[in-house]
Amino acid sequence: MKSAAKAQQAEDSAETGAQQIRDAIREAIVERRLSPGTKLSESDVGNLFNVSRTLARAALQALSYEGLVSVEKNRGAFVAYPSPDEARQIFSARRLVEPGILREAAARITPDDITHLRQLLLEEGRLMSERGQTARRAEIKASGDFHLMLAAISGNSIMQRFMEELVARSSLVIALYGQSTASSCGHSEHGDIISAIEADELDRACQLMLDHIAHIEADLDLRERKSLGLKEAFEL
Amino acid sequence: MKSAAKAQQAEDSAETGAQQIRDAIREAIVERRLSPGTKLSESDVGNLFNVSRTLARAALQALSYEGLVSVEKNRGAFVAYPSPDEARQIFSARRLVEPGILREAAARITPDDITHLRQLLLEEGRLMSERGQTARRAEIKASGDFHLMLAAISGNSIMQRFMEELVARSSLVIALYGQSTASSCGHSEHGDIISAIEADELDRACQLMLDHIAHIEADLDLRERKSLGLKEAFEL
DNA sequence: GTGCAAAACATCGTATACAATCTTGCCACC
DNA sequence: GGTGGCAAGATTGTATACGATGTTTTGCAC
Repeated sequence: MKSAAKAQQAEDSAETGAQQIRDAIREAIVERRLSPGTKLSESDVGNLFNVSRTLARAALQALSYEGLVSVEKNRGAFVAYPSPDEARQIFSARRLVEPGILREAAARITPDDITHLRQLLLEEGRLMSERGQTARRAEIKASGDFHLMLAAISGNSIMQRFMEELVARSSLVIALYGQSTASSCGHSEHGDIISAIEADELDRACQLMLDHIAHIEADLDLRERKSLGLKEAFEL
Repeated sequence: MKSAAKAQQAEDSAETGAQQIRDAIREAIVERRLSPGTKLSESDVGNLFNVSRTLARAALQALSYEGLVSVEKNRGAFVAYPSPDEARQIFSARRLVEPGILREAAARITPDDITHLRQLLLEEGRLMSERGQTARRAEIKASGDFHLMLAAISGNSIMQRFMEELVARSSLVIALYGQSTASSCGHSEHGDIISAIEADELDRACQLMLDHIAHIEADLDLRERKSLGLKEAFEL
């Protein structure tokens, strides 16, 4: 991992407690160990990680800023439960930025990067064939990592962070509205995109990316769940 | 303000203290009352707003997440001092997303929205001709508001929030590296973009937007300031 | 006079404590 | 029996307190 990717991301290794908790919860959400709508009370989170409410609260507020949890005043924090409209906005945003990211990434990509991308795909394919919850979770993560790696290669850490947010929130949306069992994105499409980049067919790569995002979105059933009483589903 | 714009932004009016402080500081940064590098100690901020360090800290951490302040472990928070590289990334991100936002906005724009945009422009022009610090500050804000309003019209609250971040950070970059006295963006270019939208010449509008961003960037002198001793400039 | 070391200071990191607000369950009253 | 209100519990909002870490200053030795 010393290629054009990850040019940024220097920041001191010593994360300040709250950040560790934030990352842990985020990972749990992205890997769907935490379902949308589950309550994340400050005390519970604090007890779980053996820290005070202060840190738990800080972590939850950070996640709130990323759109992964929603904190309701005087009521508590919950794993975000994106509305169909929100879901559409998330994918609309991805359609908006990912082609651009792809173009920038293609301009700076190194053979090393391509190797790593293909490695990621291999891993992803391996996980897809495996059975079991843990493999499924790892697959979800790997599938998102493809998009994140492109963002990393683009060399723009701002867009990278934005993509991290979008991918994480996409995971929530798919957990909520996804229909097919093939939870994540179509694996082969990732490979096609890489090939198009390698072949320097940039326009085609962008189109493939748009199609790819459209395919993910097409698998969603974005009908409004009863807007009231949505959280009861978890408390029953 | 009841047009296609601001479809979102419902959230309870009762902001939770920390958010008020965050907004106040952000406004101060965007309007350049706070210079890059200025120290924002938790105690000082707390005293200033007559709240405890707890809230001050929360506000600073939120701003840190937006990239407007950088908190250094055990050292304190400072108004962000974007490096030339960061500055380039910010504008690169804007070139990446603003044409897309413009396209979406054009697709949903109402006559009402156009009226408001032109109103904004009028206000901006008026402020440009005025003298004085407060007018200058208002002008800076108005200039950014044009871009933000387009994002609002696009109806995508995620992109809107992202643009808010980018515009705010742009203000910091311009404060640091801007050369011409005409601090903000070229006023007339905003009008040209609106006209192009009205005329349904979408491609031209996008090109104008790209040119516009390029013009802002061209006014910057992105040479590395001595990385050490940057904060002394404010403490002397 | 210069350089290093140690202590004093300032600031952040985290925990705990109390107040405000919302929810829930119970009881009286209609 | 149902409904309204009131009180008890739970949870968040904010403040204060203490410990940890980094910075600066001071004092001593060379």
